[in-house]
Amino acid sequence: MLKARDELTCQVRDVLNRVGDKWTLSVVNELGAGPRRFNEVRRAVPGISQRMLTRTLRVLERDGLVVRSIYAEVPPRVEYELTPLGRTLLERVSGLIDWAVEHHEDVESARGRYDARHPGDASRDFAE
Amino acid sequence: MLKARDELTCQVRDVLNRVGDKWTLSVVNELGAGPRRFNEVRRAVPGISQRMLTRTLRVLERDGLVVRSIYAEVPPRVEYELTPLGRTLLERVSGLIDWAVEHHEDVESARGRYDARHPGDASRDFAE
DNA sequence: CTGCATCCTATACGATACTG
DNA sequence: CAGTATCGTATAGGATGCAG
Repeated sequence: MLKARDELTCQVRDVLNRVGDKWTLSVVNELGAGPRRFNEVRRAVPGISQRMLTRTLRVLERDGLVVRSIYAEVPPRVEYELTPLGRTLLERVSGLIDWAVEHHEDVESARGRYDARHPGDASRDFAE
Repeated sequence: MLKARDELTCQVRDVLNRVGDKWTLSVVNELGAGPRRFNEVRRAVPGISQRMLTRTLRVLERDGLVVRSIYAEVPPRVEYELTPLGRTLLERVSGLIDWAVEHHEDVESARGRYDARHPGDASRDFAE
């Protein structure tokens, strides 16, 4: 029996939460271009802290989306790379990123129109 | 000149954050099946609080992804529906949802393997 | 039925300092 | 270079009560 496609199960939601956090999409997107060292990703994702990059990569590794290769050199070198599973996710993620690039101006103008139509709502959270 | 496709700008990140929050994907997915009243969506998205549904719908409306129609009846009726722009987002969102449905078991087994290989990390956050 | 306001908690995230 | 540990803050989100 197939799972209900129209219903987002806990487990599906769990996966989507992963993707929805602040940095996962950016990191996956960067690794999509090829294997990267820790600090290469760090530089390619402006604003990410060392802590969050470490955590994001650990979670991706744990979920089987990224492989971590340690090279016992001096200085130590660690490379991260998408797994085949990770690459299947990248395809879908790219779809979202493309949408955002194509339509974020539409979204912004819609916001402008909404805010003009609802001037009293400046106190509401999304306005700030 | 085209925007750098490999770089996630602030504005793109902004759009992705929207989609990445706890409920937006579920709500958009539900509205993808057709116009829905407030409490219809509420019932279709288990676990969502009234507050968060209201907020999620307001943000979607503000961003031009959803239209809100009020019918002056007794009792009052309000219907939400995806806009054409919202429907273009739905396509990409569906891609992600499909991925989650297809692969969440892969992810879970990968997690199990990781946790078995890293028994000492039970104290780390993702384990809980 | 639909929605706003208030209070409260959990947690995601950032800054900083320290280690093999 | 590639992390870990600790701390402080901001924010998302839940519970509850009231209103058109």
